[in-house]
Amino acid sequence: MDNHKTTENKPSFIAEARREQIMEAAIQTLDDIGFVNASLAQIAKRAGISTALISYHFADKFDLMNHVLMNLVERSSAYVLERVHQADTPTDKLNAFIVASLAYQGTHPARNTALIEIVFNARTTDNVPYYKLGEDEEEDPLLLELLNILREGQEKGEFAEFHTDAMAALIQGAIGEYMFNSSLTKKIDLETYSMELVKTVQRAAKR
Amino acid sequence: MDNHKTTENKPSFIAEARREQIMEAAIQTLDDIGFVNASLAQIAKRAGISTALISYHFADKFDLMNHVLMNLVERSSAYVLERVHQADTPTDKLNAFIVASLAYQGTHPARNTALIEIVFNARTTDNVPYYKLGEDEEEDPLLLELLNILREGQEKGEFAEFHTDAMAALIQGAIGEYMFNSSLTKKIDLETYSMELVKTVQRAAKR
Amino acid sequence: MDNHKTTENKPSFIAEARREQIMEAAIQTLDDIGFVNASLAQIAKRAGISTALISYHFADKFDLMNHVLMNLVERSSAYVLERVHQADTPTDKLNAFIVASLAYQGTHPARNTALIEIVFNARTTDNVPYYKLGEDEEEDPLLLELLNILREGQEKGEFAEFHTDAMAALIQGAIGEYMFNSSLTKKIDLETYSMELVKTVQRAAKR
Amino acid sequence: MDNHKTTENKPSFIAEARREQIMEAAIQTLDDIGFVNASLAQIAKRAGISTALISYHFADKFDLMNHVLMNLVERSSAYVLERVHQADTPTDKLNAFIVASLAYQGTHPARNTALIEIVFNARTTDNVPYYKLGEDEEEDPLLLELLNILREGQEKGEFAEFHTDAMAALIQGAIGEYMFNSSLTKKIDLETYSMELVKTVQRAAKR
DNA sequence: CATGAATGAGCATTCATTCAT
DNA sequence: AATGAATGAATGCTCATTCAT
Repeated sequence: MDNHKTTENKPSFIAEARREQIMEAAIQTLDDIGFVNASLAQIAKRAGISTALISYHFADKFDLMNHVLMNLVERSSAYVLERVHQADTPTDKLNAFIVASLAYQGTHPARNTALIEIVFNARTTDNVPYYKLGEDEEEDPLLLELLNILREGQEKGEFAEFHTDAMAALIQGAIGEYMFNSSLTKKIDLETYSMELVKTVQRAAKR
Repeated sequence: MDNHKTTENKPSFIAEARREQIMEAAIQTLDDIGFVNASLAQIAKRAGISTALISYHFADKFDLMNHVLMNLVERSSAYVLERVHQADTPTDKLNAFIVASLAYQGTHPARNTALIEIVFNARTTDNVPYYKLGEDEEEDPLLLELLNILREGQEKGEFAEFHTDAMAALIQGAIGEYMFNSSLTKKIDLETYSMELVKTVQRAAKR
Repeated sequence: MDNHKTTENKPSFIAEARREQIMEAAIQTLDDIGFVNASLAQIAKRAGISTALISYHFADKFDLMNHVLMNLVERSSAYVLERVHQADTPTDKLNAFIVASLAYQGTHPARNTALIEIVFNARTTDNVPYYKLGEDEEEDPLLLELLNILREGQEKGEFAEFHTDAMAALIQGAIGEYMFNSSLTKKIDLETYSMELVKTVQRAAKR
Repeated sequence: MDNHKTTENKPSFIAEARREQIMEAAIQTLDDIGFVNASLAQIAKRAGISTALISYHFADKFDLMNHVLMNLVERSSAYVLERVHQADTPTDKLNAFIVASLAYQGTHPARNTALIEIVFNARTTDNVPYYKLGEDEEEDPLLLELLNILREGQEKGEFAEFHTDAMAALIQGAIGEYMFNSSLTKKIDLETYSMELVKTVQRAAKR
């Protein structure tokens, strides 16, 4: 009866709003002080509520962080996919993918940091770090989309033959680099990097 | 009386050995249970010593982690640079850089994990995460070398004109991706990825 | 506005039913997980209601436990006294007392456990444990009855002279032992122990 | 290396003294405020130390309470057995057993209360209450001794034939009754009860 | 050089209770 | 009459660090 925590029986509007608020506070906390220091007390402080209320709305810290992670992935995926779907050819889609991915980071740096903090700090109950968990294509819609773009480009003859998994990894790695490496941010602005990345990939991918 | 900690006045041989031992135990601990759980007690347990001894040899946990990080960066840099220096042309050097970087990860996975754990968890006293600290060229010998290779290649006409900072970031990102993303490890073996990356970069960089 | 709690002004039928339901859930909870773990949340879960409703019907946890205790004592007393009153002579009454007391435990083990849990865990606001509270004859109808049986037996010459308080304590202690000591339950079945106890007491009490 | 907790590798003298001190504080706390309220903080307060020090010397609260229980059982057993062993005949031994058991309670009421509090409140990790755990003869030296006395008395013809397990339970129950029931303490002094119990048992047991 | 002993601060979590609805 | 939402206080426990030995 009390368990809107895991079973989530009809989360009332006000409860759902609280959950959103808590998750937003968690994101802000992760951005501010990092996963290691992101105690429930710190999150509660930023949300202006008691720590007990967090425990009331989420089964435990693990549960909270998982929900935050899902929330972050969903929102960034939606942003990127929406822009990708507006393009028609594989070439345009690939460009849109890169530009949108980098743009989202520029628009929502806090969310980005929060995502990194969770992925590189959270661990399963078996102590396996999330970043070693290996998101399959099925789990990561962005990776799935990227692979589809590359395969479609090859089928349509727009792209040369290359190892699609490797190329996808290269692209994701290059995008991520701008995310992590903030000296990069100082040296190259987002648009330039975005353009350079698109150009390079096209050069490498083009038949 | 505290001066052997940070200032390192004449580190006696035995003291230096202890420090090495503690750092090695720290690396193992980071690999085993991650930064979040890597308490001094856990590190001490793996080193077979008391936690107090760690506090004796390092100013604090922050100091310890910084030394471990420097140690890890130094060793991986040395490995890569040694192999790069055996090549003559920019093209060969670039290949050597990529292959060696990936090879080091395959040979020393624990060190690799430890490095990731520190970089993505440790924070300065100002709460700036290490991964946002932005290793400048001066601080990161690998980045410096990579940029030199790229510039030299362009000067000698082996490489086309491109934004060297962006290309360097792309390469480092693609290398790092294999490090983080373990689903990649399952899909592509290190040699294949290494070859694909070299091929792609050459395609993109070649005039 | 609080007056239905302790003073019990006109307990409406539905309110009284709820109170019974809560008390029954409390008994079940005490039997399941013990006094220490018997939080209002656990009791509410078993009753299928909210914890707030318990607080609404009982002044506080202390009040609830007191009512449960009274309920348990009443029911077990009624059971035993009913059977004692069907006997005529002091000897028969004493036998009936022992047999019924032990029989009740066998018939209602959950109630028995709940009673033990309360008596040995609950404390007055002055921190006096219930088991030290010393049920006077006036308060404990069973002790009163037992003493009456013994005195009547002595008056009628059926029993020898002995210290009635001591003998009553001995009998109650022996009965209680079967209640607490579950290794006893494994070694001797209830009927045998019951018979042995009757026999021994008769031997000791008989003129 | 830090684990003098469970493995108890050569507990240093000072560590052992601390452990004793903590256990004594625990006994006092249990007597004062009962098991339910006996938090580590309360125990630490009475010991004049920090709660962390308790955690340092005992694995957890469960471990502490188990050690306290063992300590209490050992001391009371030693007291009683010492006095029993000074008697020669089964009859004398039985008397000594009863008298010593009751005397110990009179001399060490706090220890007695602490023992009750633990036995009736502590639970195994499987949530089985200690009082339902069923101390076997092998585990409870007092029960073993009592049974030996009864059997020896029957073999030597001093005692009549009766169910020794039942008689032992009766005796232990009667002794325990004085422990729990403090109204008894007010009505009958220890010596009188002791004498009455001996007399009654002898009457019942004597051939 | 090394340790066991000790602590204060912080952790996630549970609790009985209150209150607006 | 009943509940979901909310909290302050308390819980057992771990942590990095200090210090006498």
